[in-house]
Amino acid sequence: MAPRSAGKTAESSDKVGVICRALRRAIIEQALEPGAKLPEDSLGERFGVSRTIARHALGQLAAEGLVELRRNRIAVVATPSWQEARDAFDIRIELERLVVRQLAGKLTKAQIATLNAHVDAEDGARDGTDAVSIRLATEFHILLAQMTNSPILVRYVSEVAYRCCLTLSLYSRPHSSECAINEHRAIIAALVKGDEAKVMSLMHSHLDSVANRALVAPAPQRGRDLLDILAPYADEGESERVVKMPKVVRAR
Amino acid sequence: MAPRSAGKTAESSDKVGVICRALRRAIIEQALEPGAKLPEDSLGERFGVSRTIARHALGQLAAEGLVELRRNRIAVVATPSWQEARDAFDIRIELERLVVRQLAGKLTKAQIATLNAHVDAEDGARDGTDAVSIRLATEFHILLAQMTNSPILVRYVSEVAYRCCLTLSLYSRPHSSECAINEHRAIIAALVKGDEAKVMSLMHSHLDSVANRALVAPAPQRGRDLLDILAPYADEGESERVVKMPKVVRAR
DNA sequence: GGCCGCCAAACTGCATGCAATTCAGGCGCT
DNA sequence: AGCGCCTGAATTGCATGCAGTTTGGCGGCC
Repeated sequence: MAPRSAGKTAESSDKVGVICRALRRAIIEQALEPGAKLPEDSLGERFGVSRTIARHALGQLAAEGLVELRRNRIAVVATPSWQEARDAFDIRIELERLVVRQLAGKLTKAQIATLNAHVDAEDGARDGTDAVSIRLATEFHILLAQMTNSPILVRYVSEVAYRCCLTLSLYSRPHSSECAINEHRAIIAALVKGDEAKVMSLMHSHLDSVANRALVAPAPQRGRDLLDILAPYADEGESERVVKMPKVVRAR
Repeated sequence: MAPRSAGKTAESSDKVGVICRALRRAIIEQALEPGAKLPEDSLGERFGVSRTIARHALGQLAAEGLVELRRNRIAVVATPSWQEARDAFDIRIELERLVVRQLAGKLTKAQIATLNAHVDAEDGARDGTDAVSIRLATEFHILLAQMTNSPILVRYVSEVAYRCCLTLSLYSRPHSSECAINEHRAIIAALVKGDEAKVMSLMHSHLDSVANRALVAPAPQRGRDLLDILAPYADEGESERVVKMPKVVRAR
């Protein structure tokens, strides 16, 4: 299903890759909510492999930030803080501006057709579940990244997009991303036209609006479990932190 | 040694983390050249652990792009193509612009002192080996990223910086990064002054010049092994590629 | 001499087993 | 009832073992 070409760097061993892809998809479709437990045995049993493999897959997912691994503890789906969500979107904006900058005016007819087809699919799934729309919207961005033919860019955009999906399950109201389809169409149009500045600003505002629509509440008590709430108080044990910024209010 | 605080997402299990850190360092100091073989047994024996752990560590490193894992084959240190190197630098520029944008005018005295101390260390190591200078220069950038207090940004900047180090061993002449120290000092000064635009442009030109100094030759035959050279010719078997851009000349 | 095929050694892919740690809930005490 | 301790079940951390694949080199054949 995933159009990744053969010969990837990691998770090539397949069994591991299968589990990773399945879990990634389950996570971004919110079948697995943040905080959901992922015991190695259960995963292994479910996918017909041993714990060793399940463990390896969890390691990969943890490296991508989708899963949290604590020593001797059951792995859980990551629960990014609100600030981390904001940071992820900031990074995503820069990366995707880079994508469209490289792509502006350089799309082939086939690529344009692929993109249009995908947006049509998004349109068609509009009355489906929210989860599917979110997945399709995300895949649109990954599709763009793939067209740059830069494996590194693909990897980073994918990762950060998945992360953003994850935060959507935490901090957004339902149906927050419904009207993004028109923005996707506009981006395609600008890409075809080749207006580099225009398409970069379009992408910027597109992602910015998604972020702002999603990350509305600074979540006063909405922090899922009280561990998060207590975190800023229990600042002991942070022994070797570099210095600790004093309540930095992030620019922009 | 590495001042990463406790409770990281991945590689927390320590034994794995130790191996990862050791290998990362060996790679960026060019003790391990691109293409060097990394058999699981040898690693396990060297670090006093079983193959299982060594394997897991290799998996993490592969996820970071420092190691290449091919099924049933010995893992090797990654050998990025020239284009990938260029892409990595492009991404790095955007990410680090983001770093300094967030940091401009917001550094504490302690942080400024830390940075100055680090640059002094770079200066002091000027007559040491090239490998050490490169490592210190890289660590300066990671230090900056850490001061944003954004774990995601730290992770991405670190990864991409390591990757760039890796390409330096492949495509650069010796002593290519020696005079970067002054640029580091200039960046600190601009950060302290709080001139956001200035520091972003400084960082941009700094990284751009490092990249240009490093990635001089489009490497006609310098591609290490002929697999790379032959890659563009043997375009069979690329069955399910998205579309294949026709010799795209990257913008900027 | 050069080339091909075969075989043993090396290595990876994966499952399983054992020790150590965490987790849950039940029991007793206040 | 509320609180804490204690114990068994659940779960992870890791090593080892076996099977399948690749590698490299040796001998035979042209």
